[in-house]
Amino acid sequence: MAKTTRRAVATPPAQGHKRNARPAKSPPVRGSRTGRPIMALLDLLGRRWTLRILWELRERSLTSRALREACDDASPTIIQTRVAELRAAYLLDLNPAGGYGLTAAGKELLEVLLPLHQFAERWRKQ
Amino acid sequence: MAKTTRRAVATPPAQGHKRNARPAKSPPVRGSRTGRPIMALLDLLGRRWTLRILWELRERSLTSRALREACDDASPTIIQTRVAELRAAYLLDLNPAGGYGLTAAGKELLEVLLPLHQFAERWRKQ
DNA sequence: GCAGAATGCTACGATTATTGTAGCAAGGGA
DNA sequence: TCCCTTGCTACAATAATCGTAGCATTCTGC
Repeated sequence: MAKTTRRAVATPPAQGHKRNARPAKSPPVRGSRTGRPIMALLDLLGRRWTLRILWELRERSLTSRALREACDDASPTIIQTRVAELRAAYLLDLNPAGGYGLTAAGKELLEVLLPLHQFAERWRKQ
Repeated sequence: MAKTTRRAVATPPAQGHKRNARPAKSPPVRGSRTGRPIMALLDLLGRRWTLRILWELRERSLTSRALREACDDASPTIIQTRVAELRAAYLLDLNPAGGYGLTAAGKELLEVLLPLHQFAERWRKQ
């Protein structure tokens, strides 16, 4: 891919710990050269753990550590990276009470993704 | 991830070129430790270009090269890898006339994914 | 037949992304 | 204050992905 310059998720300036600091800026999403939102979305969702993260938050908020464990103990590095991207995309956010949860948009997206579950069950039988 | 051993898509023994040779074996999909199909599916779809490939084939078959171009000229290596995985998952196949197309299951999956398009349009407006 | 183009697919070195382990600083409770 | 949790980061190691080039086979037109 010489396509779009890759990753850089702009780990915010390491400003210690302060809840709801700011959504962490991030690049305009790969694969969005055409400007077609669907491509940007497919690219965003096509990054490792992204779909899984959304899925795990489908019916509850989770702290960063709980989220990590829910995702088969994925590396905190990548979970944080993905979370930053998803926050930048306004699909997920750190809620005031603590823990990550889906935003309204995130819930909308999940609504679309939910049928995947049934499909997966059918699909299992080859 | 010490999770599941990763990739190995078993580039078949380089048996020259013979159409519809065999679906190319592939590992049981990462993230499937729990055996829950949804996890396997999310993992499969969460690999780079997978969603895009399915999307590009949504309404037409494409030759390997055309598919590659449709995917922002992604590397043939990765396209072939993804195609092999998707064939192993019976979501896509090389049709006798040449070119790749979705299988029945693949079309079912796409049916589920189509609403993503509308969501993406709404989502664009932050 | 046979050159030429197209197809599915691979090799391989170079880059990036992802992993795993460890740990920091700030906030909360007792 | 001590302790525990939270969000988040550093960093070296490993694995995935990229880009370029090219092979063998099939198809086409001649």
